[in-house]
Amino acid sequence: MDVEAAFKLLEGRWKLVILFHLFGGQVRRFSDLERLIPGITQKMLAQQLRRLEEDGIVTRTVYHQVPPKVDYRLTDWGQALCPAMDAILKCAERREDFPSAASSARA
Amino acid sequence: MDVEAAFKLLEGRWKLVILFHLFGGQVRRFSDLERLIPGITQKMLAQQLRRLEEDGIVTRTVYHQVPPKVDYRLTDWGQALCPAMDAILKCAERREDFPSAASSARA
DNA sequence: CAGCATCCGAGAAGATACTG
DNA sequence: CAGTATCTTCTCGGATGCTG
Repeated sequence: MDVEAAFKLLEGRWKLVILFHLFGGQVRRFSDLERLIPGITQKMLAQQLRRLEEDGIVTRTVYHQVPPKVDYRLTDWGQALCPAMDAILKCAERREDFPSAASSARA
Repeated sequence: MDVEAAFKLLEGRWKLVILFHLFGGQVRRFSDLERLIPGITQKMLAQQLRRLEEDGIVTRTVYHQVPPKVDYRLTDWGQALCPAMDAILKCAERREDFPSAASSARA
């Protein structure tokens, strides 16, 4: 897998945020994620989850009940992304250590 | 800085790829990057570089010469992103360790 | 509850041509 | 060399309504 392909997996406005809420083996229902990610629409949530599923990053489990229940969790491969996410978050926190950078936020 | 804001800095098709070619203190000219990133247009390269500059991630240095020369390098804050990038690449390489994932690549 | 279908607008990205 | 300008195309994301 080349650099571009790797980055492509994480592209889009919501993917990383969704993954963030699935880390550490957390299992989330559709409605959980909807609540945890303010501003996301059902459409985008469903769409991105499908894409993550196709990319082998999350597992989708359907329980045939009434009312329906579906939950999502990371695959083993998805879990492997954790260190990467951690690193991104860590260095985001450190931004304040660089005054020149902190002052130049875009609108 | 919250999670979303952090991820927003890395959004877009080209940003991560550009950063990738500036890691380890590498200094690149516009034409270098153009060559290193097949498929990118001058427009997108210039646009993304400007954005990275505004976000305080890269530094743009103009040499008033003929022919003109401009080079780009990471700021201190930009360097701080390295571990995150590394982690992403590392775990991309490890994808083959997870057969179920490797078999489900999207078109 | 967990979605899919449809329509819409905005912004991203691409092609091409031109300039200091 | 290192861009800008313009135009077109495409994809993303949002709004709304419907279904098993």
